[in-house]
This record gives sequence, C-alpha cells and structure tokens, in this order.
Amino acid sequence: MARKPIFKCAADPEADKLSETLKVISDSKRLRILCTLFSGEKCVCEIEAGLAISQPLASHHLGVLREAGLIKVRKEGTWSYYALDLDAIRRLNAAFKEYLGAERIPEDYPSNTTCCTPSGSARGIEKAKT
Amino acid sequence: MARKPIFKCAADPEADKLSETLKVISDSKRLRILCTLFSGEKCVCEIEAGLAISQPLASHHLGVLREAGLIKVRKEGTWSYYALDLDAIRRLNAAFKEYLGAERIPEDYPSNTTCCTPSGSARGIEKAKT
DNA sequence: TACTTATATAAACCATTGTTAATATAATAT
DNA sequence: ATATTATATTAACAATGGTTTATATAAGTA
Repeated sequence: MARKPIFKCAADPEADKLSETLKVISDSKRLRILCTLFSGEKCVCEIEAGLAISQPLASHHLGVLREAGLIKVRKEGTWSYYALDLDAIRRLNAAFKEYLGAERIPEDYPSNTTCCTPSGSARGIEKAKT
Repeated sequence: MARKPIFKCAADPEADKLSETLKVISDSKRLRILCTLFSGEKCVCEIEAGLAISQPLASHHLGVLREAGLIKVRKEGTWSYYALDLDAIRRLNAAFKEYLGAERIPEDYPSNTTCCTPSGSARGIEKAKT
C-alpha cells in the first residue's frame, strides 16, 4: 500500500549511490578487472589477454568502470593505461562498511523484537512491543 | 581474440561467487532491507511499511535475499520473520575485503609497470619490461 | 462456516544490460 | 601515402530482472 518510509536506511539517498556502485562491480568481468588493477596500471590489451575477452568487450567494461569513477585513464600514444582511482576505492570501502560491515552486528542478534501489532498493522521502528 | 586468462583473479572461481552476491545486494531496495535487518528481526509487513513498497514486491526481494543465503526466515503462524544470516554477512565481508579491500592498495600505487611489448602483443603479468 | 489477515506465487510488461560484429579514430612505422 | 597497431564507438540481439496486477495459500477470528 506504500506509505512513507520509516527506516533510516530507507530514506538515506546514500543507499542509492552505493547500490549504483555495487551494480557496476557486480559484473564478474568488471570485478576481475578491478581486482587485477590492484597490482598496478594496465593497458587494454593486457586486460584483454588477462581475462581472455575480446578487445571491444574489455574496452566496454573499462568504460563502465571509468564512467562510475572507479578507475582512471592515462593516455600515451595509442595506448590507454588504466588504474584504480584510490579515493573511489576508499570511499567504496567506507560505504560498504557503513551499510554492511560485520561490525554492525549487535551482540545479541537478532534481538527478538516483535514486528506487527495484534491488529495487524505495521508499527514504526521506534514503537515498542505492545 | 580471447586467449586463456593469465591473471590470478581472472581464473579464480570465487570471483563469480562474489559477483553473484554483489548482484543481489546491488538493488537499492534489497540493500536497504539488509541494512535495516541489522537492527533486528523484521516481518514482511514491517519491511513493506519501512521501505514504502508493495507487499508482493517486499516478498519478492526478501525471497531473492533468502535464495542467496543472505537472510533466513522464521515462521510463526501467518507471520514470517526475516533476519540476517550472520555467517553469510561475515563471509561477504571477508570476500569483499579480499577482492576490493583498501588494504590491498600498494604503497607506491600505481607502480609504473609498462604493459605491452613494442611488437604490440600483450605480455603476461609475470613477464618483465623488455 | 465465512471472513479477515499475512505472506507467497504467477503472469505479464517494460527497461536495462552484457555480448558480438562491424566500423571508426588516431598514432606509429614503412 | 599506405599499412599496421591500440583503442573506442556503434548497432543489433538476447537475456535478465524489477515492478505491477491478480490470485493463491494458510492461519487466525467471529
């Protein structure tokens, strides 16, 4: 029936940003490219050979990662050298930790809070058990 | 032209698993549900109201999260109480750290390694600059 | 029994996206 | 200039997936 959201995370626009970034890295090829770039700068032909994918496909995925700001390019002649954008990687780490970090798990999880009132209507997160 | 992969991460089947999980959590609604469940067990009607989405949609996303093993259900009468699967959350944290953890960034990144031989063919990651 | 209530499932629709094949650009070498 | 090399771009296609509407299940209540 769609009322207004009552959870903190539900209203947080940061969640959209994080999910957008996660969507970019949730492709297995792109995840592998990122993982690979930790070892240093790479050109397209190396990604291509390293992941055993075609040149246009490598170029495409690198473009998506770049568009998302996760990597950056350095051009030299006909070569394009791609590397991680360290600030973006650090921001991603921070956001992931904030939303899904295992440190967030409470000691007594799940703290047995009930959910719905006897009448059946959903209660707000702040409302205690009746 | 697609040769065989030469990067470690490129051959690692764990990358497929992680990307699969990331795909599940990269939906903004599901990310918000997970984030919400850190505060404790919730029933469908609470998720529904908390995120301001329809009942079938809430049920659907919870099903996807459950299918992925990230959350678990406890049924009581007509109610379904969902909670985080703590082991899964911890595994996700570990995998994320292993693949994209900021700790992986080398001191001198990017260590200026060249990429392609003068002849233009890609070199393996272990092969040094000519 | 009949009537809610909470949740799950199914079908249909629409938008997005990964992939391939073909082509374009632009720098370098002959 | 011509050819080759590295990379980017485009169009087309197939597949996936989020959302809605409608319906089903199943437990409680009158």
